[in-house]
Amino acid sequence: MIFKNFSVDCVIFGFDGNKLNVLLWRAEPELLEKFLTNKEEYEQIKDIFEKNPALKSENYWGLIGTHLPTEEDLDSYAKKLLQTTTGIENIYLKQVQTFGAPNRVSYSRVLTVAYYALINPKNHNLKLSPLAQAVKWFDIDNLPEVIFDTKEIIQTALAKLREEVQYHPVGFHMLPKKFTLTELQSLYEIVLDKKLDTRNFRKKIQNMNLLVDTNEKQTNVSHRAAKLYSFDVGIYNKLKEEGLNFRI
Amino acid sequence: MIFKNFSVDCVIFGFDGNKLNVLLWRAEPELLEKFLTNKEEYEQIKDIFEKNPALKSENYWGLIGTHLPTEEDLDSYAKKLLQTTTGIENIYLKQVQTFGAPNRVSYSRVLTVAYYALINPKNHNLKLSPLAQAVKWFDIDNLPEVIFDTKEIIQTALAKLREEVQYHPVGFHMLPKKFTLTELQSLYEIVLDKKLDTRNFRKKIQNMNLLVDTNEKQTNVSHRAAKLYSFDVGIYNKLKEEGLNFRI
DNA sequence: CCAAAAGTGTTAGACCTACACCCATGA
DNA sequence: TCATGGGTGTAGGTCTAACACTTTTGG
Repeated sequence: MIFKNFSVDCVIFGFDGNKLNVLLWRAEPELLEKFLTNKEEYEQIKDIFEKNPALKSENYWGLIGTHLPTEEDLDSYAKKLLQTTTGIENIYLKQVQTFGAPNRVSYSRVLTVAYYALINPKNHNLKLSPLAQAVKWFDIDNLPEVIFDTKEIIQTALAKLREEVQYHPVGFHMLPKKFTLTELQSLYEIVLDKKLDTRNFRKKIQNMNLLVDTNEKQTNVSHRAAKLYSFDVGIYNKLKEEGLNFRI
Repeated sequence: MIFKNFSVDCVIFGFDGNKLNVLLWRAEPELLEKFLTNKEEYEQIKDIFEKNPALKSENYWGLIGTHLPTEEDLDSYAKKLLQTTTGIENIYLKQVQTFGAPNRVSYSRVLTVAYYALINPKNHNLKLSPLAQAVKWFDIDNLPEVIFDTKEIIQTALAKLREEVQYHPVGFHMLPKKFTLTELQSLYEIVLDKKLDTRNFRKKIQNMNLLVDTNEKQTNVSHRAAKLYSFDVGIYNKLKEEGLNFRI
């Protein structure tokens, strides 16, 4: 069984080096069959899609999410959904908020628990997403036409991420394992929507002792090659626990 | 109609000058009739109570909350519930998280959206709560036996409050309109669970320009009377918007 | 005049802001 | 050798942490 009145949606953020993107899909009920191994749950989802042409429209994108099966734990289900969709284990996932306005979804009363996830798109292989007709990254400043209150959910998730990034070391989940300080800075600039001073940014980050110099450098760049850094997992966990001050 | 699988619970925090307390009730289905004016909704709630003796037990307290009526907006319903329970308008209310473990509630699968509310108990008249068999303040460090995962919800709400208080001027909602700096400091000490230096605390607070000297003093205290302060609403709103740094 | 809590200032160190030039690389 | 982005230091101001005594009040 699935809950007809209850769904789980994920706002998946990815940083491509220049822009903050969000992963949307056009869900395909036929394909969800692979995911919802319970026949009855699959039939119910399919039924919802069939009665609501908007859900299958070519022109409307939506957040990756489905109705919640009645026996699934909320957090685990969000995680499972993401793993199936992106092929990534150990995704950073955080509950944002539950949206419960009476008419937010056209086909029935649906309450949605939204999560946000942070991923590095280079670790993500869209071919691994067997559940959808289409899955695509969109620049958050240039979203396509989306279904229902998707835009509001994305904005709320973004506001939460913006808040979070100032007090916890979460932004790092959107970077490759080895990254340059310039990449890190532009990630912060984009999430905070604010230009930062390079020298001050570097001092601040380096005082945290979070970065480990890998002794490697970029290759094949037509300018001075930047040093590559990674994280000290111990310090990362400590900062995650204690919080940090990144109000810059 | 009410959602059998979906409820709204409020963790109501109150500060009495010495301890942080939480308001719990023993709900009384007969009395909920006044609140749930829709007959059918009331019958459904009553039915749930009758089939689950634990819900009516003399010995178990729970968070103020009910199943959600299918036509109600989530946030408005939480607000309405609080207003009816405490008699206070304009309560500071914030969504904490949705709890969705499969067996968190014994009588059926129930997902609960938890909110926290901050109130000043002196503005609160328990006699105004017509919905419960009993409503009572409990010290958060000394909770009674509670039903289901109430304790976990309270702890999560408290963690969220502790986080919130460091970056937004929310603590003030738990104080009387006119308060002393010592009251404000002990509120922060209790929420943050940490002793603070009086001189540094006062300097920091006063630099925010948030406090207005009322030119009044305590009366009938057997020691030097403290000055009473109130807030500048304009600055309060600005700080709420911009955030503040209260990591002390 | 005593008990109890209110109220206050200074100093040293840390952190923040603003700001401009040289360096390394590939084309 | 040029274009591009990488990388660095300093000075002035602000904020923070640590610390102890005097004042006011009622009993």
